Amino acid sequence: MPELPEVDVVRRGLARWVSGRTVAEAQVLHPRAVRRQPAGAVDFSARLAGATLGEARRRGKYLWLPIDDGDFGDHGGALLGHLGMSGQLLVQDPATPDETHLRVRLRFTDGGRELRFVDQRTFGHLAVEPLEPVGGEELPASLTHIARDPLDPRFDDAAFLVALRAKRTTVKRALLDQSLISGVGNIYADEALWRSKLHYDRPTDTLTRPSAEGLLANARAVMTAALAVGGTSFDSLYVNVNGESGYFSRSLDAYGREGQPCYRCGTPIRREAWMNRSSYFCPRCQRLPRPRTARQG
DNA sequence: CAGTGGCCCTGTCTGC
DNA sequence: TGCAGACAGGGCCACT
Repeated sequence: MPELPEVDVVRRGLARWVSGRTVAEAQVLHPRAVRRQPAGAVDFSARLAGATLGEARRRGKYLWLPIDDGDFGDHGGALLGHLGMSGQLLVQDPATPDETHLRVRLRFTDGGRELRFVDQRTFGHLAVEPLEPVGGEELPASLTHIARDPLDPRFDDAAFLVALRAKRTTVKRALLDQSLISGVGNIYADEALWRSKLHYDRPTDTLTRPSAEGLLANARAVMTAALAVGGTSFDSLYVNVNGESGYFSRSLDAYGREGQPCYRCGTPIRREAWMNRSSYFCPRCQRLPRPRTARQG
């Protein structure tokens, strides 16, 4: 379940082990892994064969490597990936036996280590897409609606705060809205809300400016701390050490702590069903203001 | 147009 | 022991 910090660890791994190499062959072992490729798996493989992979980039939880594909015109193309819930990108010796859930294999012309996309639940995917100029940089075509993440130096705090408070939705939905802010998943949303003492169903238009500012600061702090931990655990050939990167050994304040005491007040953390998933929160620290008296926040 | 909710997947775990 | 159901959840997409 990689969240943004984990994805950035993967990006660094790709930059170290894969950027600059030329693809000899791209094997698709499961069609679902390339389901976003408009012209299908054969097209995916054809576009990668012979392509040299450029600098590893990331936006939110998406990763991409530019490629020198003349078919895509002036801006070129990119190999785009999303790990979903269970995706891993592994750099493996070609002699290593195939992983059970190996979906895509990239062999390189230098005969060195392969890049393998392994994904048990197949929520992740790879695709080759054209790059498009957006806001002074080039993004894969399907990412143009994805907002910057709060760790991006060019993330616009003021614009985010205005947009957040103008929305007619609830605060956790807004945190997970990738067109508003990217890279915040279910876990970090719950963590940021706990730090901010905000209930997940709090209407965004009842947030005071200070509470909205605090929420953004807390989301950024949670992710920065996680990135620091993930970054230090990465020093092997495993581009993604998903599931073994200290993800669950990391100290979480709310997520996954149902029934355990809140670190602030001791009240048992509660889990509630929310949008076909779960929300963890402290029922005492994170209360909903009474309807129609929301100004008192 | 903005907001809402269903759905895609499969391995693991729990309860009857 | 076996089976059914809950659960994990990011993002797409149909619908209101």
